[in-house]
Amino acid sequence: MQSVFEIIAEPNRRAILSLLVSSQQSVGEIERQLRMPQPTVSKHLRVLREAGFVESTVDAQRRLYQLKPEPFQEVNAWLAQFRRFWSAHLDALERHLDHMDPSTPKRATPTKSKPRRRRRGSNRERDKGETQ
Amino acid sequence: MQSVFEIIAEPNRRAILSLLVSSQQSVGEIERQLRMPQPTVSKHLRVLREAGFVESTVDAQRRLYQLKPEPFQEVNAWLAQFRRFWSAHLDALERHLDHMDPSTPKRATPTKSKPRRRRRGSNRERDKGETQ
DNA sequence: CACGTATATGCGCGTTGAAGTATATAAGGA
DNA sequence: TCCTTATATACTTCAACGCGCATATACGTG
Repeated sequence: MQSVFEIIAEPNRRAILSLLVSSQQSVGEIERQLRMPQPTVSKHLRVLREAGFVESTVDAQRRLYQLKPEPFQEVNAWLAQFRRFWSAHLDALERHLDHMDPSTPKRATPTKSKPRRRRRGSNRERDKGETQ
Repeated sequence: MQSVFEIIAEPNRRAILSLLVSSQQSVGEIERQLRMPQPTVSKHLRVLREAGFVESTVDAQRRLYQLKPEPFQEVNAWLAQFRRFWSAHLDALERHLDHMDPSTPKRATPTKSKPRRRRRGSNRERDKGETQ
C-alpha cells in the first residue's frame, strides 16, 4: 500500500476520513457510527495513519484520531493537472454527479470561470489547493 | 471496479491519464511513451473508458483516446470536503509536494510521509461541500 | 490483583485485479 | 486475396487486500 490513491480507494477508509472531517473521534466512536467491527476500524486506521492521513493522540485507553492535511494536498496536486481540462465542462457535471458514490457530499453553487485552454507538452502545474 | 477511486488507484492508469492531458493519443502512442505492453494498455483503457475517464474515436485502424471530465469532477467533489481542512496548512504542503511524482509510470514514488508533529484543536464546523 | 473496557495485532480464507501470453478482430495496402 | 498494422479479448497464474475471528496489550477501577 504505497500511494495515497490506493489508500482512498477503500470505501470504509473514505467513510472514516469523512467522519473525521467534523472532529476527531475515538476508535469506538468510529466503530459505532459506521457500524464496522472494531478490528476492521483499527486496521483501516493503521493504514491511514501510516499513510499520513490521520494521527492519533492518546486519551487514557482511548486513541483519538484526527486528520492530517498532507495526503489530501497530494491528491489535490495530482488532480490539478486535470482541473484546467474539466473547467470547460461544468454543465455536464451537474448530470453526472447524481450517479456518484454515497460518501460524497452535495455541493452548493458551481462557479464557472477560468479560461479554457488546450496545450501540448508540459503538464507541470502547481496548484495551491484553491478551487473556487 | 466500481468507484472512481479504485480506477485511479492503479499507477499505470494514472500515467495514461496524465499522458492524455496534453492531447489525445492512440493506443500505440501510449504504448510507446509509457513502455507498456499493448494488451496492458488496452485493458487499462477499457477500464478507464467504462468508468468514463476517457472516450475513444475511431481513426481508421486506430483508436484515439481522450479525457472526459466527469470522473475528475467527482474526485474533486469528494476532495472538497477536506479542502477547508487543509487550507490552513499550505506551508507544510510545499515541503511535502516535492516528494511526489507528477506523472508516475510503473512503480515509482512511494510517497511515504514521515511521522509528523502533533496538532491540537478540534475543528467543529459543518461541511459546506464546495466544488470548483 | 482481578476485571472490564478500549484498541491493536496475528492468522487463515476468499476475492479481486493486474500481468503475461496467445489469439481474435478489423482495417489498409500490395 | 494475402499480409501487415492496430487494437481488443480470453485464459491463466500470482499476489495483494479486506474481513472474520481469536487473542494480545494497555489502561482504569474496584
